[in-house]
Amino acid sequence: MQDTLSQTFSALADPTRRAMLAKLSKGEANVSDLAKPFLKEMSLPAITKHLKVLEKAGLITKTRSAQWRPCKINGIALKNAADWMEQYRVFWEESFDRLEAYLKTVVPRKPGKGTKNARKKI
Amino acid sequence: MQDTLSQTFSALADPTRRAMLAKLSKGEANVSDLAKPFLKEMSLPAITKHLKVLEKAGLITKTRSAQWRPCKINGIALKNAADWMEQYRVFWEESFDRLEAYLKTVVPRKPGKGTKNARKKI
DNA sequence: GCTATAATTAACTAAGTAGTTAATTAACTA
DNA sequence: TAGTTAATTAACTACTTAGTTAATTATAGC
Repeated sequence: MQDTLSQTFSALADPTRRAMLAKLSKGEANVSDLAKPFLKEMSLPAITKHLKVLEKAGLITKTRSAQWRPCKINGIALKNAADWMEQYRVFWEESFDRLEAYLKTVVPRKPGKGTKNARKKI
Repeated sequence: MQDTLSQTFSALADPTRRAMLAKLSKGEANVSDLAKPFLKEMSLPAITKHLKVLEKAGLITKTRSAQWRPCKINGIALKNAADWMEQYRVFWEESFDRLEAYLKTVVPRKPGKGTKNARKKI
């Protein structure tokens, strides 16, 4: 049994599942709606399994309505993952700052129109 | 070959690797520094493999200094994952709002000191 | 050159994951 | 009740992952 965060991240570590979440972010959808874009590449049971992974990770909720299974996205699990990432924000902002600082040494700010011959001004 | 985002998320889907990132968020560390908390549970080659996963995902950078391999955290890959998550923020904020709204129906706002007997005021 | 330390590589195993096809369940519809 | 649609379950295969132990590489220091 995996911890919750590992389960969330490993559910997100698949492009098919992320595409399903993207579709669900536009509104509820049945299994067959979600399956449609992938049926050339994989079978319906494969889709069922992907949805089960998302459901176990708490990323979606599946309900029943006659023979359909409307699914909807569930924000909480995503929030937990996002909160975990948040503690590292300083690292990507700092590396952005370094990139920005570097770019300033290569191309001076406000070099007039365009950047052609900009270095001449240094 | 996996896409970049899948590689990032699957690297994050392991508590040992997340703990290593947590350690690296306090500053650079060698392989053996990173290994120390885990050597009761797993061998050094297992650690090497975890670090390789993090490195391939671009989450850390490993350099060389004599026989040591100082590692440092690399913000960019984390930023890409965080940027992906950002598009779903509305879903977790909305579910937080629903929770908040619900709580207001159960416990009224400003119920005086403490919440004991608060419902009497409804 | 010998020895200790740091880390990796090789070869292997056990368990988990992603997919398949065939069969089954469940609900609606004529 | 027979047929159709929606989805799942079962049983299986191929591949990947996470770990192991034993051997190896590379550097430092005496």
